[in-house]
Amino acid sequence: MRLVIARCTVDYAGRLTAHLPSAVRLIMVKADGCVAVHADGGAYKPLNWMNAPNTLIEGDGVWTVTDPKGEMLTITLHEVLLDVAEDCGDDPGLSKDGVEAHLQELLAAHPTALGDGLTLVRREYQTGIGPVDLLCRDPEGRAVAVEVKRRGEIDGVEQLTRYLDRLNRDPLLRPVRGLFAAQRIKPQARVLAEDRGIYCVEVDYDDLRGLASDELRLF
Amino acid sequence: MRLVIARCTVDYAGRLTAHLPSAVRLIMVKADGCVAVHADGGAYKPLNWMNAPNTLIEGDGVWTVTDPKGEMLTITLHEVLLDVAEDCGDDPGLSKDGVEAHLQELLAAHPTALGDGLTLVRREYQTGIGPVDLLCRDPEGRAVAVEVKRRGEIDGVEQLTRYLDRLNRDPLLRPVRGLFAAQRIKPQARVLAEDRGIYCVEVDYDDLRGLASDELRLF
DNA sequence: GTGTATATCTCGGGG
DNA sequence: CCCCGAGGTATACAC
Repeated sequence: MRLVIARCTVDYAGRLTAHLPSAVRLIMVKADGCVAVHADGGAYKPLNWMNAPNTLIEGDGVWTVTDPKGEMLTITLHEVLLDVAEDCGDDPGLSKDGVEAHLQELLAAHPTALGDGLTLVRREYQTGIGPVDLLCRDPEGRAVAVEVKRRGEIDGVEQLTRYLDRLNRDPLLRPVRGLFAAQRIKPQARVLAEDRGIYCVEVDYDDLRGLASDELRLF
Repeated sequence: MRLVIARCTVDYAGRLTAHLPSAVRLIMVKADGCVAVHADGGAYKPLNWMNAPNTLIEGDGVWTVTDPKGEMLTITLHEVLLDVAEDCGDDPGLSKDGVEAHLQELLAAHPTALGDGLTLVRREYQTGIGPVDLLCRDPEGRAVAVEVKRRGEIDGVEQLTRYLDRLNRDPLLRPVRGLFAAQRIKPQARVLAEDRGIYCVEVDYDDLRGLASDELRLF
């Protein structure tokens, strides 16, 4: 990784055009060649950047970064205050816990947390316009399509609605009911869902993990 | 801005939990206090971070960053390879051209680029569930709700559909037609839109700018 | 503050 | 390759 702090102006032309007037900023060049220009504040997002793969040409006070899509980043260096490089080696990568995939996994193992007598038919059931998170059956044998979210918002209701429209065209499956499950469901999402006959369930992630570990303890 | 390159392990506990095994990484601390941990590759997004405002406590080889929401980032430093700081001063900020707002502005000035005889009634017309980008009238005096996107995808069609549902409940306005305008419309978004009776138009940003500058030249 | 829409979204997975 | 969905999304803006 190479770190340059310099007074610079920056221009980007690609998906849009953008210009940065002269100021002191950090220019980060990573081992894979990606370049990011950071201000000293704001957020983790750089002001300008160019992802790998790209080509960096270091001219006389001007760096030109181009990529195969025809995008170009031009950095004009007026005064270099720091220029260091360190070899970091490979990164073993980030492990996460608590994301939607885990919630889905836990609910697949414990579908009754979503409703009495529900049984799992399939995870990631393909509809042709995207996968339904869980397809279940209720005690009467009717299909129930479940959309799982960490946070239940309008987008998720729209998504489930699209799937339901699609699934209800399948004579072998229909009628399919919808179930919207999330750790927290926003009031407006709930209103929209229930207006469309979609049932809403808030699930507790820690409770689910408790169920899972209780089960392990039995063995 | 302070830049530390160190062999470190990182743990985050907050909206989810995440763990980074020991490796050499960049730790960036900006003037506003925000902290970002970068691997030497991948992308501009850090592996872990903590936005401002937060509190950074530098202990003996362990940095603890906490924020008012109760999130915590713990960085354990095993070996420090670099530790430098530079004062960057304020950044004048980024100016952009070509984002959705600009496209909307150009189309508001030239509604006929969307369809013959269209006239603008209002930009950002409020519906109660969010603003329609443009509300126009066709030559027959009927209302046309326009959703403008740089890239036309399914989400945009859903958005416009919600607005149309809403607008068509207004007896003074209905019937309201829908028009989906974007620089490029993805095939599936087009299918969904036309299935719902929404007309699709691809617009050329450079052509629109040409129209705008032609107009200027007349004065 | 919540709610809604945008983003050079980024990033990863599946067909 | 595109399509689709998730994100500690972040960020701006209206109500």
